[in-house]
Amino acid sequence: MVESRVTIADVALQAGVSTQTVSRVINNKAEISSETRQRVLDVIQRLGYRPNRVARSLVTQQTFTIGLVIPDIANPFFSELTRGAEDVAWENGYNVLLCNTVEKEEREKASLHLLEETRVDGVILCSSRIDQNELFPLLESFRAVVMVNRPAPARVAGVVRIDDFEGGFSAANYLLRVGRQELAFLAGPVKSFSGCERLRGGVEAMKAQGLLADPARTRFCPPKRQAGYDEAIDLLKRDPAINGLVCYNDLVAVGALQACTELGRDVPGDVAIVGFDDIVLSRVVCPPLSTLSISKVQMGAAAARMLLDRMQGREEQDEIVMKPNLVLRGSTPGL
Amino acid sequence: MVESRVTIADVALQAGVSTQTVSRVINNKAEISSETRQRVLDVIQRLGYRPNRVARSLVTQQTFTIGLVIPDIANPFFSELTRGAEDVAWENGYNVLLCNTVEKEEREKASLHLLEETRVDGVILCSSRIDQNELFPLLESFRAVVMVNRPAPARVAGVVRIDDFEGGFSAANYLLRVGRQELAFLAGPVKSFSGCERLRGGVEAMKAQGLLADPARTRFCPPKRQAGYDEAIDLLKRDPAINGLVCYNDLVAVGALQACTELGRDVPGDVAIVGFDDIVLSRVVCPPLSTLSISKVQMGAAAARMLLDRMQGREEQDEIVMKPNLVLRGSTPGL
DNA sequence: CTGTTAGCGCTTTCAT
DNA sequence: ATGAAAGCGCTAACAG
Repeated sequence: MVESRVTIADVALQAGVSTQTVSRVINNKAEISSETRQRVLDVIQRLGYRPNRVARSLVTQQTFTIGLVIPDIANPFFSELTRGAEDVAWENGYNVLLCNTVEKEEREKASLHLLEETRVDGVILCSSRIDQNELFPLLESFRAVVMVNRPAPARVAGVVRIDDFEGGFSAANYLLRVGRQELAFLAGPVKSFSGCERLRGGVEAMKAQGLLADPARTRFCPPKRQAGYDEAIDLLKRDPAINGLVCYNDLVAVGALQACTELGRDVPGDVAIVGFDDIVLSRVVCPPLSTLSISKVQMGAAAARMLLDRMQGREEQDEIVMKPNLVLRGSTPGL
Repeated sequence: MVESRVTIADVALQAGVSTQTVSRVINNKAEISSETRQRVLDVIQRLGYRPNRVARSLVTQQTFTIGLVIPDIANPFFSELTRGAEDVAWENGYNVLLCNTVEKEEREKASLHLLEETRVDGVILCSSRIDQNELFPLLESFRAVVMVNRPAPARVAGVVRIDDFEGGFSAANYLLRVGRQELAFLAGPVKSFSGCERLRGGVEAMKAQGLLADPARTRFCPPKRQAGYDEAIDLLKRDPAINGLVCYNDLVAVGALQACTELGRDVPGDVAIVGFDDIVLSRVVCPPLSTLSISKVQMGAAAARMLLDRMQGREEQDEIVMKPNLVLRGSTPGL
């Protein structure tokens, strides 16, 4: 059914030249007489020839493909980041092989192995959950790696990250400044670097006011709306004194918001809520969510650019830290 | 820096067997003595050998990669669909090469050409904007194609689509039944098949009530929140009699919602709004959006499964039509 | 059960 | 400016 494809040899034969000459034409090498080039181009056109990148990759040892490993493409944070990365890759002639790990460590490892077998030219790894003693050796086999939201030594990978600590700090600090002392933390996954940093920032903000974070008011949870909802319900029922909620991300915060509504707690009157990420959602919930904003698209683009640099041996920068920006909306009281 | 990778020949040498034997081991062929297999496995382990899929693909003519062409990965509709497709692909040993067309026809064509050169085993093409006289020939070069939300003859591609006509019909019909006769349409991109179908359904619902759709109350627009906002502002200012808005999708509807709020028009009191897609957003805006719901993840999964079937020459089904489900929430009055 | 010989479609030398 | 020969790393086909 699929008649075998036209190859460079077919083109060469029809054009009465060697395959080498055809190769030179499709690669825009200079040393070709313009008549020969035209003749070859005509045949290519007529035959509908498309060079086989698989064959080309085998000899050049370049696939012009980068691997993008993310926990969940359905999460707006990562889909926007993907948008930025794909855009930059495309502009530079690279493709993106998507690996969605579904937040599973095993699948993350399997993805990395698979990308190695695919001989991608580089990898962008987002929010990895693998322990670094296992992770770093896995990364050695790639020509270049950039990690998003997780630290790494420059030899192992470039890093693009949010200043999570500062984000967590300013979230908690703001709530404290508007008089909310009974803070609780919906802190995201325990294994998440950014989760721990945000929490640490929050705890530090309390310490700065002479307050101690209560472990019973710290809940780790999956970075999802449902989880935020569940934890918030439980937390607020057990401990009605809580009047401020610092959430790992907007998804969790939106869940918490729904929990408050359901429990009849006014937001921000009874409970103030701060999210993280500034996804589209947070602008349109009721009340709109105060949150720490960063441009996901820009982050993805920055990661891709850094990766391209590293792939070419240029290491302009080993780390890019993006400062989150506290956006005040309806879920927190004004100053 | 990158010491050249270990190849099948290295393994063969170290294990004292032929490359063929190694090949048999890594491909789990039966005819191997278990001691030889173990010896080879040990060497593979020790050397950290990973088979080169590029080389393998060149000979087997299979890349175990499928191309996914979508207008915008940052759009939750497509990112959820991608999630479903990637999941099914992964389960079956396939990878997804992502091509984000940024809603540009030129980039869509370029993506298709690129996927052809990459020799992907199949392509899922979503919401293509290319004219079919141009598109269908482009698709011929693929072993298998599935189109999402756009019709195609079974020879050219399998189809997974929403019943857009019915969706548009029931949206308009519901509004008419609750007494909203002054309907306007924010109809999405002119070139979008689904946009036209939804509009056609809406117009038909009016016709069924003896009403005629007013062209001045039909606006085509990009499928984005901002566009919905802009068009709704303009539309409602010019024509304050409008009391029902049938929107191409939820993004547009959310924009329209914001426009109403800004113009001081009560939703659903003055203007009722229906969206399409049931993205997460629609559940959390104020008031929550009535919309036509379909499972995007399931759609993606269905598309991937259909593609795998077609790649293997099985054509169980040429078309899957998913019925949208009208979900009534706060943006429309009750019956 | 295992090895040998070709060859996938292209680019990289090295000639001419 | 063009061609011939070799080889990228693997598997298919056939021997043995």
